[in-house]
Amino acid sequence: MTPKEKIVLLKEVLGSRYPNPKSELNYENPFQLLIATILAAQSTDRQVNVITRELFKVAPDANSLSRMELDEVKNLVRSINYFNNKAKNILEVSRILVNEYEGRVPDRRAALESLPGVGRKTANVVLSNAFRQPVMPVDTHVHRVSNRIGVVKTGKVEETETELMKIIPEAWVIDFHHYLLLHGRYTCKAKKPECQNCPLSFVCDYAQLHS
DNA sequence: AACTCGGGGCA
DNA sequence: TGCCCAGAGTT
Repeated sequence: MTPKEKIVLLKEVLGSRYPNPKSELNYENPFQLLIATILAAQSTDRQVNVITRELFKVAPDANSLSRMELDEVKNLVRSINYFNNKAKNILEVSRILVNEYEGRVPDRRAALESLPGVGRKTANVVLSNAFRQPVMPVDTHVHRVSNRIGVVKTGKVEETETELMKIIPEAWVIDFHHYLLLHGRYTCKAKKPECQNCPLSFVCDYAQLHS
């Protein structure tokens, strides 16, 4: 089975396993998507959802967040990983957006990655989700799952990103990010992958090797 | 390439 | 208790 054929199968199988892949982290508002994604680094979606629900009541846009005190922001995000750094980062981000981008989220990679706390993955989430640009966000889950199944054979995440974009239709990028992410988180885990519960094991290079 | 950051969920 | 996590930044 070719990588492209596996992609078609993945969409079908994981699509039914993880219905409604559009998680609560996907906000219609680009600002809220950006902030939520910064907060999400090395944290769980549930942690982030609890925090953003309260945070965006107080600060739904860049202008309102930029006027908050650091201690106030810290208190709102205190239950998340690296909350000291992240509070500082999202406050700084909001002030940069207000001062340099008229309060809006930029739609260019260089501008996004220059923001504190925004790396390549977060930038790609914003570009693909909010601005519909054809870029694939690749984190450790997407990287690991893609390689185990055998849709790519790459050593570095950057390679995975470009290789996946060659075989995934642009319109599928956002859904695939969530499919591979959720599958990596809950089934195709780094340490103890549950191949016996995996609906893809029959086409998976890793499962064939470890069964 | 290796290290730091570091709260909270879960076994 | 110990292990590990929807990355990014620094050295």
